[in-house]
Amino acid sequence: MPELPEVETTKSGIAPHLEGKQIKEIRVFEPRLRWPIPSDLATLAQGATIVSIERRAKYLLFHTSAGTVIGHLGMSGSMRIADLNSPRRKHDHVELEMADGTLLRYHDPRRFGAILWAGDNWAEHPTILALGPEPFDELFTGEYLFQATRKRSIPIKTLIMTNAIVVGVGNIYANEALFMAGVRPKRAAKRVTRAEAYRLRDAIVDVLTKAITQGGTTLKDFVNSDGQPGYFAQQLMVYGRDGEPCITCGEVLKLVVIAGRASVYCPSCQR
DNA sequence: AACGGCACCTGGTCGC
DNA sequence: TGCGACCAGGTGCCGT
Repeated sequence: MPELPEVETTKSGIAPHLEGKQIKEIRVFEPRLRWPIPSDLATLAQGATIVSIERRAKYLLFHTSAGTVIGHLGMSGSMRIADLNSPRRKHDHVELEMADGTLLRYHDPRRFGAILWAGDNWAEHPTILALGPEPFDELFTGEYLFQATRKRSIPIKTLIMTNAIVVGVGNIYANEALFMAGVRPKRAAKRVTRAEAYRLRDAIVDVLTKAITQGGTTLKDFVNSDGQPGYFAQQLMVYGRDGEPCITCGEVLKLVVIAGRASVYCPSCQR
């Protein structure tokens, strides 16, 4: 999926087209996503006005005058603003048509995404309740991350990808941040020093910030709300580069699998 | 409680 | 050209 930068890119792309507008109709063509799209979603939201669109972790929150719709892009989802007359493509599962003719299409080949109704108390929704701090929140400090690593035997890479610790860090940016901080992905979290935790926190914030300015990373099918790819893939230092030389020291980058996810690191720069 | 592994689903790529 | 194996941006749930 879309990790945090791709969701942020999607949000900032669609928000200006939708905020302040009235929902004319929601059309669901395929409700079988990660969880079924509620069958009464269209009825509940019809006629409501979209007040604001917010990103929380990798979720998109559509705050309407009738309640909040929670969206998630899963591994392969995207949302784009489209012309009403353009043909619907395969895997376009949902259409949101506004009163002024603006059309949003939700596209998700693997259907790992979700569209849920949260009513008025969206903050109490279990999926939102379980989330840790945003990486850009002042709560997410080096000291916070260091304390979170104490007594944890899981690999540090798994820890920074754990949503209860910090949200938004997926496989690509976990690899990149660990390289930037000089820490091997498989190291037990409790073996990370305070200085390393501080560096890692900075690296996470840094890589996510840069990726957002580049419109996110497109490996295969991520497109922004205009249907354009993100350009951060050109700046990836380790992800997808196993067997190639380290950009810092020239050592051959290695691949290990952690929790089923490809993890690439430099054996020389990362200890 | 913490942790590793698996499942969900489609499609692209690679080797034979 | 065809076919099967394997891999992919996430995350909830299962058993140990």
